[in-house]
Amino acid sequence: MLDDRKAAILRAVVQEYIETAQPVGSGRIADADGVDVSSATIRNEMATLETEGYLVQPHTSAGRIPTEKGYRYFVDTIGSPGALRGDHARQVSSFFRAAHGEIEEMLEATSRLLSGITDWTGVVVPPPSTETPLRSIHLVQLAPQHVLAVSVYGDGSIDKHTLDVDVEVTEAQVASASAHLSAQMIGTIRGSEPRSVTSSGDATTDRIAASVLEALDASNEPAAPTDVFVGGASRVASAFDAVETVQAVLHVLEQQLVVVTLLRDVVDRGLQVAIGSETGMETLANAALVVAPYTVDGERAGAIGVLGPARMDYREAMAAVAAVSNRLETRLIEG
Amino acid sequence: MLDDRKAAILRAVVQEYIETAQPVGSGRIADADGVDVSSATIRNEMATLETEGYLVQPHTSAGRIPTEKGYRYFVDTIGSPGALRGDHARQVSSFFRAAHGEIEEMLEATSRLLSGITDWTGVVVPPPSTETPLRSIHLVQLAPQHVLAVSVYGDGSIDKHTLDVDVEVTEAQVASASAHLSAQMIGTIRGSEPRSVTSSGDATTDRIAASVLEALDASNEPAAPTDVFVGGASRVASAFDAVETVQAVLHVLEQQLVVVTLLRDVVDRGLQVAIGSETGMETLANAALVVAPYTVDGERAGAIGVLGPARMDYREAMAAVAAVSNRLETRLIEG
DNA sequence: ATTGGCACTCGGTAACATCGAGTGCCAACG
DNA sequence: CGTTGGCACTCGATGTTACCGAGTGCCAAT
Repeated sequence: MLDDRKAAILRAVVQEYIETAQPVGSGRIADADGVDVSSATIRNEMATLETEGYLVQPHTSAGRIPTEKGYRYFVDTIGSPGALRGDHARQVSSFFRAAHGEIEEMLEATSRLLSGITDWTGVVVPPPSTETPLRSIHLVQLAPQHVLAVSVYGDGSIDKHTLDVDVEVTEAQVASASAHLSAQMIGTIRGSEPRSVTSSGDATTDRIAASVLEALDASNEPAAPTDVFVGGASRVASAFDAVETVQAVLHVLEQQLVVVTLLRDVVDRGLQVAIGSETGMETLANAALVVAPYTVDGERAGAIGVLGPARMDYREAMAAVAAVSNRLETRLIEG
Repeated sequence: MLDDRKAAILRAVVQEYIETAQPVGSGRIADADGVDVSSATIRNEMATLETEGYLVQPHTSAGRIPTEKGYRYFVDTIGSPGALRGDHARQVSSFFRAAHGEIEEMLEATSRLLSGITDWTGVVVPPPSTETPLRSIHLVQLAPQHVLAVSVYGDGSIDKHTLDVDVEVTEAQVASASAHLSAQMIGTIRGSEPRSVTSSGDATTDRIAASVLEALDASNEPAAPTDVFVGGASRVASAFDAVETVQAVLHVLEQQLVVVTLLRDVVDRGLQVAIGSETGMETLANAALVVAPYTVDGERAGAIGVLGPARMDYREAMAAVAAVSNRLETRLIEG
C-alpha cells in the first residue's frame, strides 16, 4: 500500500512524535533518519501521506502528527516483537520470582508492575471463575440468625454469602444443613448449582439450605461484579493534557465492568493494540490500549493490558505486555 | 480572638471563595452580605485579617483568598452541624435501605455514595478485623500438593491461604488436619493464633497443620494490606487545576496504607476536618479531608471521609459524612 | 470609628509587530 | 521524471505596548 520510502517516513514521523510529543517537520526527518533524501522530497511524501490519511497538520506551517491510521500502520509494521529493556526484563523476572500468596494480590501487584514498566496504567483481568467445580461448601454460624456460607471452588476461589435466617437456628442445625448441602452440591459447576435440594427431613435445615441456594443464585444473576485490577491510575494525569480527558479516562477506569468488556472486546477481535476509536469508546479517542490475553490449561483465561495515550511507546508496551503475560501464564500453571 | 465583624467578614470571604473560586474583593462582601458597613471599612478589616494570617492576596490589587488558618476558623465556627440537602438525604436513605450483600461491596458502594453526594472523592476504611475470634478453620484440598485453608472469623470476615505442601497428601489427611486445627484453634483471636499445636500423631497431618500456622503467621506480620475503598477518584481531576497536583493526589490515593494512616491520624487527633498541612502530607497542601469515625458495639470501628480541595463546601461535606457514618453504624450493628 | 474619595497597582485582554519553523510550489538539474 | 534547492507564504508562538478595571491603601471629612 505504501512504498518503502513513504513507509519509512511515516514510521520516522510516528517514532519522533512519540518521543517528543511535538509536530514533526520534514527537516527533522531529513536530518536524523535513515531516509537519505532532501527535506523537499520528504515534504512531498508527507503531503501524500496526509491526503491518504496517515498524518495531519494541526495547522498550516506546522509539522505533522500521526492520525489513528498512522499509528495503526506503525504498530502493524513493527516487525520483531521487540525485547524488553534489560532492567525491565530483570524487574519482571524478580517480580515473578518473588511472587507469592493469593492470586488476587498477585494480580493486583502485576497491574502495578505493568504500570511501573511502561509508565502508564496497567490493567489485569483475572481468569473467570466459571467452569470450576464446587469443592467445598461450609456453613458457619455467626449469630443466632446469621449464617455465613463459604464456597470453595476448584480454582482456589472463594465465595461467601451472609444469610439472614428468619428463625433462630442451632449450631447442630447449621452443621446438618452444611453436611446436607455438601453431599448434594459438591462437584457442581459454579453458576449451575441446583435450584433446590432434596429435603433433609428437618424443616429448619431445609430452610437454611434454601437460603444458601437463593443467595448463590442471586450472586450469579446480574452481571456479577467481575474484578479488575488497575494499577497506576495516577499516570493518566500525565498521559493527557486536557483535564477533562483525564477525568473522563479515570472515570472509565472506575467502572470495572466497562474495563473488562473493553479488554475482552479488543482481545476477541484478535488485536494486540487498540488505538483511539478502535477501542470503541469515544472517551478513549486519544488513548491506546495494548493488550495480551493469557491462557491457562490451553483456555483463554484473562487478559492484561496497558492504557496510555495514543502516542505511547508501542514497542516497549507490547514487549512489556507480552513478557508479563508469558510469565503470568507459567506462574498460574505452576500454581 | 476575632471580633464579631471581623469574624463575619472572614466567614463571608470564605463562603464566597468556596462558591466562586475567585479572589474576593471588599465590594463583593459589602454588596451581598449581612455585614452593613462600607467597602472601605471592610477593606480595613480585611487588611487586619491578612496581617493576622487569615487571608492572603494573590497579588496587590486582587481580592483575598482564605489561608489554611482562614479555612480553619471557618470550619471551627460552623455552628449547627448542618443538615443534608433534601435530595441527598433521600439518596442516603434509599442507599442504606437497599444495601445488602457482603460488607466489602457495601463499603465500596458507600465510598461511591459519598463521592456522589459531595462531588469529591469518598474514602471508606473498614472496621479492623482484629479482636475477633476464629469461628471456623477449614481445609480444602485443591490438588495433590495444594491445600486451601479458609478461616472464618466472628465478624464475618474470611481469610484464605493457599498452601504448597511438599509431599502428596490424601483427602483423609487433610480432613484430619482440618479437624485437628479446628479443635485447637477455634476461639483464638485473630492475629494471636498459637504458633504450634499439639501433635496429632500422624506426621503428614502435623506437617499440614504447621503449614497453616506458618501461613497465618506470615499474613499477620508485615503491615498486612488493609483494604480501603476509594470512590470517585476521577473527581480529583476537577478538584485541582495543576495537573501535577492531580497526579500527586491520585498517587496518594493509590497507596492504601497511606490513606488508612491518614484517616486514622486525623480521627485520632479528634478532628472532623483536616485542611492542607493539617493532613500531615505535603501533597495535600491544597486539599482538605472531612472525616467521621464510626463505631460498632461502642468501639471505634473505622472511618469514612471525603477528600476534596481546600475550598470545598465544608458544611455539605460534614453533613454528608456525618449522615453516612450514622447510617453506616446502624447498618453494621443490625448486620 | 466610619466612610467617601482618590491615587495607585497590577493582572487580564486586546492589538500589533516580529520571529521562525515549516509548508507548498516551481524551476532547475542529473 | 524523480529529486532538489530556492523562495514566497502561513501562522502559531512570543514579545511589546496600551488600556481597562477590579481592587487596594490611605487620608481627610464626618
